[in-house]
Amino acid sequence: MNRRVTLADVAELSGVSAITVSRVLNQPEKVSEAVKIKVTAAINKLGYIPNRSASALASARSGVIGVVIPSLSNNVFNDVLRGIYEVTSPAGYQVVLVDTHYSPIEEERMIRTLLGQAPEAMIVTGSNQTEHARKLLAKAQIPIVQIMDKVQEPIDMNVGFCHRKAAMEVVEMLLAEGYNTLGFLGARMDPRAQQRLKGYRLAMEQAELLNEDLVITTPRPSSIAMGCELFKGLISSSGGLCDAVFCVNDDLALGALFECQRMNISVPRQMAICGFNDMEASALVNPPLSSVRVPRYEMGVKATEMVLQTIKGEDVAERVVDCGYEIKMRESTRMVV
Amino acid sequence: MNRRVTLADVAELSGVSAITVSRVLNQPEKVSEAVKIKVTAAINKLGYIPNRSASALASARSGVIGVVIPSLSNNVFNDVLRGIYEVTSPAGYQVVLVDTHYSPIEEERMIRTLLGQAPEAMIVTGSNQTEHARKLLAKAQIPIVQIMDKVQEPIDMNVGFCHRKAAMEVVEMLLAEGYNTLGFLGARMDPRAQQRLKGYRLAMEQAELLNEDLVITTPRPSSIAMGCELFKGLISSSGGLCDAVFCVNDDLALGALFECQRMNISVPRQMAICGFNDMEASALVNPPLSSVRVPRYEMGVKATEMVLQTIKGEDVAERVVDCGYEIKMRESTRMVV
DNA sequence: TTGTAAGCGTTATCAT
DNA sequence: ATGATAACGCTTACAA
Repeated sequence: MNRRVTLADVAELSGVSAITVSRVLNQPEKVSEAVKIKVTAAINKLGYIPNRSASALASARSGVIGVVIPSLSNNVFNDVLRGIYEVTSPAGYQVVLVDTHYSPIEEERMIRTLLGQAPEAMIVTGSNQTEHARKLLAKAQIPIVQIMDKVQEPIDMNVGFCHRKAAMEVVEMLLAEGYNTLGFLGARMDPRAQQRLKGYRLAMEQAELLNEDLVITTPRPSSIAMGCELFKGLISSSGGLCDAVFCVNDDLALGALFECQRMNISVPRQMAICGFNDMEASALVNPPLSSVRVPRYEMGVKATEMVLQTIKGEDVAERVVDCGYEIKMRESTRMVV
Repeated sequence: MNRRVTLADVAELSGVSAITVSRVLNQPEKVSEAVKIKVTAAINKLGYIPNRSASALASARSGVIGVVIPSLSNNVFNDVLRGIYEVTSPAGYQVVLVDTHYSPIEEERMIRTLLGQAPEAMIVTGSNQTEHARKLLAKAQIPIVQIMDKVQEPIDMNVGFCHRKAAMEVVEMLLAEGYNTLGFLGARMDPRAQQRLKGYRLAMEQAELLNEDLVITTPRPSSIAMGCELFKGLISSSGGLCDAVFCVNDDLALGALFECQRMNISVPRQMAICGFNDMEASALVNPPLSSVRVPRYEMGVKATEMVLQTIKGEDVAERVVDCGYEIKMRESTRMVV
């Protein structure tokens, strides 16, 4: 049988000890040039690939970073992931990714199995872990970054921004622009969506314009189609009085826009639309959709840099980073006089 | 220091041997009820989490499935990934995912590091691996599925469809609908895009309508914005004579559509547009975009089922699966008389 | 610069 | 049903 090639095989073929082969791979500066050449030749000849499990076990370093996201289908996390890989990949770390389907219970289970890989660090989304999951994470004694949200009491480190504040600011800008009957569309209603809704409510209340009939939400998954559906709900629930709508994300906003096009509602003349996340399509549809640009990729990069720094024993200057956001007001919310 | 809890700790606390604890976890049917209860209590009390590396080393089963995709930003792979997780997750397997950035050289490097995890199976995209990468994979002696493409000579198993044939069929349908001056927009031009272009060329040649001036491609990444740009290129390159355009994917098609809206080109009256992949937006824009529905999620599920079956030692009935596609003709390509 | 010996935490094998 | 012992493939600690 084609038994797997091990360090011992390479050692034997090159006439050195196993540890020397290991050094050639991991601390080449400690090995003489001559030996290095011999060993490298043997490695190539045999097609030796080091066994990570053995290495992890012996060195107590798994080379794994655990990443916990709520959804693989939500494109928002693509960009975060890209940022994470951008840093882990050159550093030689592997990512083990799990998807919790927005469920804290599943999340706890997945964190548990992830910890079985003895990850050297974890990047987790948000802060609504179960009490037990938080304990597990804390007990793991590894660097942990909570991303996306600005977290009240971080388990360890945090990179994110305040969704409530962002939403509030958007709504205030829309009101300042002259819209009054401003509806809200929300789907999935995960913690970040909840925060955005809270921001909407606060701003509307402050302006004494809050009308719960204009708040249309569903726990069902968010999608463009859902945006169409919720928008129709808003139209009927508001008796057609709405002059603007703030959507919890760009998918819903696109759905609302496409639905307006079908209903012959002119945007922004009859209906202003604002989204959240600033996905690529938003700036390119007609009219361009206002949205909130969120540094997703950068969050991934930053979070990963923070954990790698900690692993290396370096000090992380800012353990809580507010990465901010940028409100992009475009034609879809420009008051027409 | 808070040393990690091991099997031995649990064994000691529950007054049994380590192997018994291991059995409670992995083969509970072989352990008496009384011992099971004692051990479970100890596990919970200590918060014991099994070390996967040790387990992998001792059992020669890593519980890891390696997944190689060309791009994390391409939403097409989200759905495939979702399908993969749908199967691996309940089966207790972890996914280690790598992104090759569409580069066979990077791919070879990533496959090598992935193999270091001693994955029990691999799912890789397409067939343009380097010769060496193919050798590495073959030598690994694990089940391997190549997905997305229909592969000429599979390394092991294959789930995909023929992109050339799909494109050819689409173009034939468009010609049958009455369009003649049919352009092509392509970006990235990875192997699947190349196949689609080939299909376009074949169909156009067959109809004696091929005009290379109408083929606009770029090696740069695909995006909606790129669709806008390429479409403008087509308009100028064709002297405004095009009556239809087949885009290598839906991002480009959306870009073309949005650009038409801005240029006041009526779709489909003055310009028919057809995409590929049938992403969610395509059916919801105005007019709805024709596209080719591809069973991405299903491919992920199927490929994973095939490898898990093989791991279990079961026979896989069909080692090469053509998962097909479905051409969705919508209003964007409906000939108006 | 190189090597020896021990051990990482688990499971396979063989006993009892 | 339970346990003793020896791997698994690598790295750490120490020695030469």
